[in-house]
Parts: sequence; structure tokens; C-alpha cells
Amino acid sequence: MSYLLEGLNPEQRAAVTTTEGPLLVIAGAGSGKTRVIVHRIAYLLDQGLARPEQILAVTFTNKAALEMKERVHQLVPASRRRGELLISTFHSFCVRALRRHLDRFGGAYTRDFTIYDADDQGRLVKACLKELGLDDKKYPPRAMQYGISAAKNRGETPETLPPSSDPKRDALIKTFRLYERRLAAANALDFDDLLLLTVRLLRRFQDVADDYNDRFRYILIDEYQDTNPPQLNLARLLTQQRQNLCAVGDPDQSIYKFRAADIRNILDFERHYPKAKTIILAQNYRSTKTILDAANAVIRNNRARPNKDLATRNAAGEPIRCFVAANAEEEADFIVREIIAWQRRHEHLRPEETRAAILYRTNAQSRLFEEACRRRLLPYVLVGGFSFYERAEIKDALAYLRLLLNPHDDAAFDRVVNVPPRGVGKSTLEALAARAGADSVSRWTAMTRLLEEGGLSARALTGLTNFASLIASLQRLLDAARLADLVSAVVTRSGYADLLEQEGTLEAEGRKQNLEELVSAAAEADERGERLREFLDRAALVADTDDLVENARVTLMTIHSAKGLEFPLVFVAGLEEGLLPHARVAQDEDDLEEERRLFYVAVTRAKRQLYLTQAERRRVYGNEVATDPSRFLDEIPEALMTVQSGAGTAARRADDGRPSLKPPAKIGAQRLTKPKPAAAQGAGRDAPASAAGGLRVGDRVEHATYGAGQIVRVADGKLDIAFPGRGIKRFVAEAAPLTKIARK
DNA sequence: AAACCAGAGGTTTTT
DNA sequence: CCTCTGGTTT
Repeated sequence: MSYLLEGLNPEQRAAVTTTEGPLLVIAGAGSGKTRVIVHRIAYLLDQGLARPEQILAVTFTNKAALEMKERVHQLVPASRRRGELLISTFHSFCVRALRRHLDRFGGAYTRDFTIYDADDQGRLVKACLKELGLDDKKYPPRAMQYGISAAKNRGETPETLPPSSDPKRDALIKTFRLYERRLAAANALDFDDLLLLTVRLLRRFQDVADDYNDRFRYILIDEYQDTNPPQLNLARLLTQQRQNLCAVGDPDQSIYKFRAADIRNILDFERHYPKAKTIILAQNYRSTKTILDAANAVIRNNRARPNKDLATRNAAGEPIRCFVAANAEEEADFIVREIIAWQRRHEHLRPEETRAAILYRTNAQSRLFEEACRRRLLPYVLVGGFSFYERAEIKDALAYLRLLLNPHDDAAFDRVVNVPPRGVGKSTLEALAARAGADSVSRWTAMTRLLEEGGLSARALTGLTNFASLIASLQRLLDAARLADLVSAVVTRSGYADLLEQEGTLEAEGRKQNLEELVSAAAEADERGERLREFLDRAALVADTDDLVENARVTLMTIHSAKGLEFPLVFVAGLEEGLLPHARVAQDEDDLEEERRLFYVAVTRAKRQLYLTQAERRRVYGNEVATDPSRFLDEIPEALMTVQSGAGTAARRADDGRPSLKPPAKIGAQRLTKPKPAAAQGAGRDAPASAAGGLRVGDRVEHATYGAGQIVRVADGKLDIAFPGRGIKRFVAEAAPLTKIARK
């Protein structure tokens, strides 16, 4: 027996060794799903059933792909895996395929296409609305963007949509049509296109489809319950010959409907693949029995699902603790205090056995937890904040780079044509946009035409001429220079570096540092042998740059981001009607079931101890309103829980018989933490101490929302603080959620 | 072109 | 409440 099967239970073994034909693995939460996939890949290699390059494994995130690859490498000796093992997301896979074959279509698109991220997409939609003269109050761009994406994922094009007299519908179709035209003119693809065009490619060109079918003997897809229609099509097209598809997933964890994921894809697997074999992994290795019983009890309330209660041999463990706070601030503070106490109680354990997660439904909730952590000096990692690649200066530099490969990239063009300022003002930009629209060409082409024909102001003429020759001169570096040199040339020759230099502010300093980081990233890419193309593709597709998450002892994130992760200690916060389930979905039964699955995902992240918290009052747009406990709380058997409420909650008031307590002391009053005694000494600078808790110009501080910054001005009880990449912000000294950072 | 101010509007979730 | 946008001012 292969060493790869040791320590696996019979179902897991079957999932690893069933190597012929379609296989569906319904893997419950904590059932060792990733382990099974990793062992299966290793087994295929070990048994000589496939060489590495003949296997394609698809994961949901880039991070998951990386991790999976690493684990396979640990399991299989290097001698057994010559050749590239392809583990990637659907999107990355598609980019690879399109970079190779997109020319085949012969139309507007070429292999040099640009990827438009959600940001570029939003801008384009806005521009389209404007061009069509549609009021963006009446037709919110976001809704339009969503509508277009949804239509695309259903396989619609502007032409297949029936004309409608409904103005909303009509506006959507018109915008959709223009949007597609503008994308084509810019040789740009949005995230949806990446999948859709790959599907079209495989459908249209049999030889390409055959190539892929020949190459990939085995295909594995993780998180299959969250595939959307184009992804399903892709899977079917890639497996049409051999049908060696191993789909792994859990219908109870399908939580991406808003992104066009269709739970039926996994429920109908046996219909799509009549010869399919199904294996259910129902044994849970992760959670205590108490936590698992709660999860089972909750998910049982959903109708359409396979009957697969999870079982475990783990001990019952601690009861789930339910905490009702008077308001959201108290909720956050309670959680942070409990984390500190819990981790202190478990100090004897290895650090990774005391990792904690605070999970919430919406990103907006994160701020309170950040502030609470800062207040009590508890280090944390926030997942899903601004990533490096979302900073303005980074996007600017990337826009230049994008233009070098594809000058027709309108989004990039708009972004940098006048950054740094070169006399291309509003009216010139409008003239460019108008010309581009009229001729149905890119901004770049429109610019070229306008330059030839004249008719521009002298200033604009010089500005645009300079811009054009700048791009041209940088393009000459494409083949010669190393990536790092190229990036650094972009920063200097564009004048961006000088601009920041002149500014002389700390903010500009921070931006410069970020750009230097980008150059370092390029140098790393150089070492991996990557070209600009790959570098940009990675920047477009890699969303989570937070790899620190692994080592953090406290992680803050949305429930969606927590999928696939586990933590010994888990807090699910904001268990209120309107938040979880979210108010936007409460009417529709299907949507409600998705919210329940979301809650199920949250609960099943916990290994040892689970807390569920609710705030009785929560601020909504400024005013505090009373909340109702989430209906999901009622679905957990009382025997599994202990309930506790905070000071000042209604429950407590009733107990005391006191009419009402005043709301808990405003925590804002004590926000400004005094510098730590030993730390701030040493640098006895000249700046006068302010009235603001001993903060001086030059001090480094940590702000709850903006992160690390440096104080640049103290006056009138106000603080001006520079945040790298975010500019200078002014705060009322007394109220600012700040923590002083000790000097090194 | 930058800096300042007023007002509106916003909260799902993400490759 | 807080942030962003757009308009106005210099």
C-alpha cells in the first residue's frame, strides 16, 4: 500500500484511489478535503498515472493554489515530479490560455489584451452612462455593472437580450452594448470575459480543445459548489474526452451566488457526468462535538441539500458562548478582552493552537474590531483591506506599464495621461473621449489622429506629444531591460519621482517608498524569469497579498474570506436580523438559505471554542437603532450554549429592576493611549509637547482606520497625520483613535 | 491645478 | 456616522 494512503479513513482513501472516470467528492466542513486533494495528486504522480504537466488542479483563490502546490511538493519527492504541475484559479488558467490563443478569433482582440479589474470596469461603466446621456442617479453605475456581469454570466450578449420598453432594462442593454464596444476598442477583457472567451475558444476551435484534452489527463476542481456557468462549461470542455474530473465541494458551503455561482452545478454533477461515482466525506476532524452539533442543527433547516450530517469522534468540548452586548462597541471590546484572556489561559499551547478569528458579515464592521484591538494593544491582521496593488501610486505605475504593452488600454490611458500634470486638462480629455467615441477607437488612436490633424491648444499639443514619445521611449526598453529597470524607468522618466520629490511631504515620501517596493517586486519577478506580461497579470489577479495571515494570532475578516480556513477560537459577530441574514436578502427563501450556509461556514471554522455575539443596539448611518437577534441563533439547541449579556443591555436591566443604565462610558474618551513608559524616551526632540496626550510632531502613531502614520503638525487641539499612500488627515486630538508606536 | 467646502449617500459578500 | 464626490475658490 502506498505511503500516501496511510492515516486516511476508508472514504478518503477511496477518493484518492478512484482514478478513472468522473468523481464527485462531497466533502463536509473539516473533513480533510484539502488533504484528500493533495494526496490524490500525489497518488497520481506516485503511481505513474500522470506526469505533473498532465494534471490540472483548480482552486478558488491564488493563495489556496500556492498552499496546495507546496503540500504536494512536501509529499512527493522532486524526482517524481519533473515538469510543471499546474495548480491555479480558473481565472489564471484562462489568462494563460488566452495569452496563447486569443489571436485565433481574428477580431479586435489580440494576445496583448489588458485585464480590466473591478475598478477599471466601474470607471468604464460610468463613462458609458455619461456618453449615453443616462442619469447615473437613476441608473446607479454599480447596479449596471452588476447587471452586465450577471447577463454575461448567463451567456447573454447585448444582441441576445430582447429589446425592452422598460427604461431600466433598456438602459442596461444600451450600456451593455457600449461597454462591450469600448472594451473591444481598448483590447481589454474584464474578469467575466476571461472565462467566457476561453469557453468560446474551446468551442470554436476543436484543435485547441483537443490539445487541452490531450494534455490534461486528470483535472481536479476544488470548491466545486461555487462554480458559475462559464466555469462549469469550461470544466466540461476540458474533460470531454477522458472525463477524468474530480470535483470536490460541499453544497452546504455554497456562498457565492452573487458572483453567479450556481449550486446546481454540484447538485447536478451526476446528470452532467452519468458515469460519476460519488463519495461522501462525512467525518469531521476539525471541531468539537458541540460545535458540530450546532452546525448540523442549523444547516438542517435548508431544504435543497444532500442528507449528510457530519459526525465526529472529537470530545464535546466547551459549550458555545453567546454574548449579547448593549451596542457594537461593547461587542467589539468584549471580543477583544475574551481573546486576550483565552490566549493567556492557553499560553502553554503552541502559538498556532491559540489563533483566533473575528468573523463578520460586512467589511464595514471591521473598523470597530480594529479600534478595539488597538485600544487594548492586541496585534491583529486584517484580511481584505486595501492591498498593496490598490494604492493610487501603484496603480499609476501599473497603468504606465500596461500602456507599454497595450497603448489602447483606455483605463490606463485615462489614469496617467496627465499624471504627473503635463498640461492635458479637462477640455483636452473631453475632446479625446469624444473623438474616440465618434470613431469607435481607443483614446490612444484618437490622440494620434488629433495630433496629426492639429486643432489642439498649444499646451495640450506639447503635453500629448511628450506623453506619446515618453511611452514610445519606454516601449523600447521592453525587450532590453530587466523588469526592475523598466519599472524604475517608468517611475523616473514619467516625472512621477520628481513630482513626489518636489512635494516634499511625508505623504509623498510614503508613496515613493511604495513605488520602491514595486521595483523590488519587479526584481523578484526578474528572478523568477517573468516578463512584464506575467508581472501585470499577477497584479491584476492576485487580490490577497496578506500572506502574513498564517502567523497572525488574531485575524479579522468577512465570513466569505474565511472559507477554507480554521481557527481554534472563533467569534462570529453581529448576529442580528438585517446583518446576518443581511437585510438585502431576507425576503427571498433561496437567498435566506444562502445566508444560512454562510452562517454554517462561520460556525464550522471553529475547532475548540465558538462565540456568537450580538449587539442590542447598532449604529446605522449615525443613529443607534435596536436590533433583533438573528433567527439563526434560535436554530441552535439551547443545550449547546451559554448565554451572557453585557452591562447595560436590556436583559441586565430587567434583572436589576433598575429602569435603565446610562449607556456604557463612551469609549472614545479614553482612546488616546498614553505612550508606553519606557518606549518614547530617548529621542528628546525639540518639538514642544502638545496638549494632546504628549504627542509631538514626528511621533509615529497607529490610527484605527488608516494604519501607521506620522504626525506632521500639532495645533489648536488638532493633529495632522501623514499616512503613506493615503495623504494627510486632520483629527481632533482628543477623539482620534490613535495609538502611539514606540520608536525603534 | 491644488486646496477647500458642502452635500449626498452608503453597507453585502470577491476572482 | 464617515467617506467620497463634485463644485467652488485661489
